[in-house]
Amino acid sequence: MATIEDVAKAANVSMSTVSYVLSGKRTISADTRLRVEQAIRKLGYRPHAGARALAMSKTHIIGLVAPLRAGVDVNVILQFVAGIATRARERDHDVLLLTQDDADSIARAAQTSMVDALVVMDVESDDPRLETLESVRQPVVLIGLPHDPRGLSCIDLDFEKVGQRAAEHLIEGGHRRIALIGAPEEVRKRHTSYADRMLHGLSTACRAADAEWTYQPTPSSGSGAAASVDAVLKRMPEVTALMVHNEVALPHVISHLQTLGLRVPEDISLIALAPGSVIDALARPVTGIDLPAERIGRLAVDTVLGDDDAEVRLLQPVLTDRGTTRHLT
Amino acid sequence: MATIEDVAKAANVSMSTVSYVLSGKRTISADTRLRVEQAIRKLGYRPHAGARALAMSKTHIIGLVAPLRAGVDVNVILQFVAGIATRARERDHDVLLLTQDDADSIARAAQTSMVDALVVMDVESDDPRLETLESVRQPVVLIGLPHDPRGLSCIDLDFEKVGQRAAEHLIEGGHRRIALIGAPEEVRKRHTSYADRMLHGLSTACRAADAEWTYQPTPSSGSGAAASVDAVLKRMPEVTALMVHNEVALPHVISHLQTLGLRVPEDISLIALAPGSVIDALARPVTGIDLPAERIGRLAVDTVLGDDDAEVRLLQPVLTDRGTTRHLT
DNA sequence: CTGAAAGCGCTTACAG
DNA sequence: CTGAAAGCGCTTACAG
Repeated sequence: MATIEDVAKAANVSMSTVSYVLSGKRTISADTRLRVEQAIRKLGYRPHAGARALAMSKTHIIGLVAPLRAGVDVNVILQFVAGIATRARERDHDVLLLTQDDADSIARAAQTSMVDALVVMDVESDDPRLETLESVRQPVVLIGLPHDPRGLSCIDLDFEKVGQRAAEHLIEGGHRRIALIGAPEEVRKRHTSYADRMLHGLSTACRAADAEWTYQPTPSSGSGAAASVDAVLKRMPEVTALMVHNEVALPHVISHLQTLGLRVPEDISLIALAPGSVIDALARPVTGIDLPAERIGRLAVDTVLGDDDAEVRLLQPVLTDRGTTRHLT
Repeated sequence: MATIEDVAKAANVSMSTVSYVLSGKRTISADTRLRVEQAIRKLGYRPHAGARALAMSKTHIIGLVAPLRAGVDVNVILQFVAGIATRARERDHDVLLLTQDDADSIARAAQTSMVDALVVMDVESDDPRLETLESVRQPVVLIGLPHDPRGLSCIDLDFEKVGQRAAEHLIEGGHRRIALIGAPEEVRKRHTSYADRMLHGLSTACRAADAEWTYQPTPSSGSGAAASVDAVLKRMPEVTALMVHNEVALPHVISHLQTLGLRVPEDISLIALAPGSVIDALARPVTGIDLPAERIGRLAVDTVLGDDDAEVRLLQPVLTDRGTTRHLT
């Protein structure tokens, strides 16, 4: 590999001049610039990332903490990742993937100065990684909202409002018995922040309107989805509306309702929370709230790279009516 | 951040001694070692990754080239990634995620010495990235098998044998009309290597036995899966066996067959290629060939980090009979 | 407009 | 068993 010294020699200038041609941090005569640029091209020179990081104390690498846990929705995860990776490159950064589920691996990446910033996914209400994250020199952004963010930046969909908005929409339509078909049980068990918040929003709105609600964790499989629907119907026979917050289960819920002879929305209303792409891919789109995962990923990068110093930023849910909720007379 | 110099001062030794205590590359008196270790702990010292990379010409980072393309199976992708990331950490390496779909971004990561090695996913039969990969100083392993690997290491399931094995299993059972429910159309269109190879194996085996076969690309959605089954039944009404190579479509294919009143295996035989976890999650497991994505990911890391210098390594398919293929009398 | 040199934080031959 | 110093490949004050 050619070094900056090789280029300097080939162009008959000093190393500093080559460096400044590259960085544009001082004015260079047209003639010199040309010679340097030619030498760079001829030698196929690229600055050594490690050397540059050492000299500048900047790695141009963002650490992405993405534990691959049971029950997570891979589709949604990958949308977050896509948003983060794309935006990072647009801003001349790379992404270091940290999949280990412990605070130590975060500490390691941060303390060895491998990364300039950290984006953390799959945040729990009382996340054990927070202490480490707080102690780290680099800026951090959480995708999610713990009970106590401890001054860390957070960005997420406002899941509390999602639950609330969905419930209100149904309640306004006269519904009094609502079931939430949620994420797989593991997700709730570890108090993944969005599951907690969503349920809280929904239950609060229901209580305020004196409506009944029930919560049904649901495995991400066809049979699990069907079983969940059955369980709900058994527990709450008079249920008139289903809110589905489980992207994988969603199509299976729909087909199982069909199998049971329950028409949507005549017999039962349906409202979903899922990425727009998932809703669009359904044979028949459903009324729902978009989960803008890719956009959140992009915003996370912007936040952590500093031009957004928003402490806690919660995107407001937008409900799109596609006719799968019925107005009960 | 404390530096090695800080540690040296605190322990009253030279920098080199600290370095050697850390690396274990020379013998240190028990006394000295103790003082150094205490100083390290007290200062919370961690060697600066960039400085180390510069001095050793080793970053301990593996570049993972994983373009997030349309039609890819996110579940399978994430299993590869999990295998790669886990194995990398076991071997004291980190993973840099390169999602951009062009040769330039590979060249950049390699030429700036950001990575020690490259693992490349989603390889096409005639992959345009091969030229760049060939020119790179770092070792490379492809997950997939292009027509001409140009001396690069390759590791993958032997998809040709998968197609062949599945076809033979069915042909031995007396089947003469076989349909392959494949990946989404985009995957085949860009000649993703596994799709090409699978189809080739299947068609060759069918031709050899004078059996009919048809290929049906299939979108990864419920309605797409159903439409594909319908299309196959229309084109080949006498079809007696379906081979499904589309993890997302698989459950929908099964439920659509049920809707159509076709019993498995009495009316139609079913064989799948999917990760074991996906097959296990089905309400009723199907006869199939396991796609050991996580294992391949791990092997890719071992290969590229050097103890496996296997040029081309194709894992042999194992067919597990779970009773969803019928022996036609 | 350009160059010589210090410094970023490590590792590792070279000496003793 | 240990230390002083060169070197890895950059950037950026300092000088001119």
